[in-house]
Amino acid sequence: MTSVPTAALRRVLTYLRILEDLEAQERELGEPGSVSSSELAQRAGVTPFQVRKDLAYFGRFGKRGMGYSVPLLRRELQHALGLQRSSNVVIVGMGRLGQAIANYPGLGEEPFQCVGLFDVDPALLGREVRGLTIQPIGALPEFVARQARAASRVDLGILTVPAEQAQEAAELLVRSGVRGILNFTPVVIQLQGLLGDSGEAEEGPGVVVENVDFLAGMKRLAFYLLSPPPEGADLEGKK
Amino acid sequence: MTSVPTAALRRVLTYLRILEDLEAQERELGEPGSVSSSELAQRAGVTPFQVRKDLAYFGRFGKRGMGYSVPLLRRELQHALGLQRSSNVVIVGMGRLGQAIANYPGLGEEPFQCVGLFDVDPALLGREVRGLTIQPIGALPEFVARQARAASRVDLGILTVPAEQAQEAAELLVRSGVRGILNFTPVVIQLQGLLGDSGEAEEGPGVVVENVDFLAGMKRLAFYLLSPPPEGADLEGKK
DNA sequence: TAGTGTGAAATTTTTCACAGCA
DNA sequence: TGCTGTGAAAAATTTCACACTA
Repeated sequence: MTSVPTAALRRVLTYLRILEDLEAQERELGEPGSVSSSELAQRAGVTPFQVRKDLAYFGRFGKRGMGYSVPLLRRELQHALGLQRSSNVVIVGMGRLGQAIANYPGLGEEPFQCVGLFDVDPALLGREVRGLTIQPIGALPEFVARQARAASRVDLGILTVPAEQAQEAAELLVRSGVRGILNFTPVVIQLQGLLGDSGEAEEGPGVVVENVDFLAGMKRLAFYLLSPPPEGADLEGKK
Repeated sequence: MTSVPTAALRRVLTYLRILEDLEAQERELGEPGSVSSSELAQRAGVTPFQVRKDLAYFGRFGKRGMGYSVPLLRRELQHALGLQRSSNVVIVGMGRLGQAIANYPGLGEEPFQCVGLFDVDPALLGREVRGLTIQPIGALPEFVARQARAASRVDLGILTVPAEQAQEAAELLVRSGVRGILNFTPVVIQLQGLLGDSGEAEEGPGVVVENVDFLAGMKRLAFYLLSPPPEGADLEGKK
């Protein structure tokens, strides 16, 4: 076991999502509440083997012959994934996409807390979105430092600036002390120079970048229209 | 060679994006214009081996000793990926996210053309976004049929409805004749029952689903904060 | 007895070395 | 001489069979 494969992590997040649904349903019906790997697999669109193997990366949760207790597995996975406590998030780039994300239900909820909004555009500064005032991007380092002193570390940054500003804004996030970046731009963020590291996933001083490129998703669809996919790939999504 | 690995496809889209940048730069400077696999690799954050192997899935584009001609490789890749002609797209779900996407530059541009907007919310119907009127979701099948008669097939659907409506809306898209769905909801779309198929990537009658779940991306980041990633994974991003 | 946990096989993907062409 | 294209080795991931236990 090297470490958790990326694809496995993706799938486990899907299982978690399904478990949350299941738990909500059960709560309404007051049922016992357990799932088998087969049921999870069916709902997630993968094989039962895969479900069991994926879960095994994180621990041993089932009762042989019985399946998994829904609330227990949900809680255990949440914990194993570091989602039991909320991460603080800032958004850099408050154009239409940034605003849509700031308003997304789920960025106010459980595992994430949006604490700051930033942009360069003077027209946007001072505007309020979801109770937060958009600040000039130059104020980011100090903002993060201040949060840290208040024992409320800014963990993650969402990058929704135009492509031309992506690299610079990402560097600012990293220099400010943010540890993970959700990159909505199609730009490959180069951080290895910043404090010595390499690869794409981890860069800078342990800074991680995840890319969310919806146009790329569209292009993959266009390609699959031409030549159908390998079947059952966890495209993402998945991948 | 089975078929193009999902991960390779993702990376090639990155190369394509880099080539477009390079070409734009060259056009300004009037330079010759060629790249080596090493330069592409450096910019994409992968190894030169990987670049060459990935490109080999799609053809043979380089000149030994010289590297790749930027405009040629760009054009060839575009063609190989089915991006030389535009795909027609509809958006189902015109809340904040749907609106942000409808307005995204790049959905009006080159390889995609947004042709229809749909929602259930009466408050949104009739509203204009980017020159298109939001229509009731019930009008979708007829709309797609009409487009087909006008030799302007609707190829792709973007799903930006609330989670509870995702499955139903996806089925409507498929029944209407759309061949690919970009699913922004965290729901696993189940289409194998619809016309007989299985797996997650391809479902229904050759219908492909790509998931874009940004909250899942955030959760992966949260996990990587706990335990650093396998190094150099093409998170997205990748699969 | 039903269904998990897991070692081992099969498969896929990545890495690499190097032959071969401009 | 420099850099591509690719077969073969290495690594990673998925599939599977089955021992085991609630």
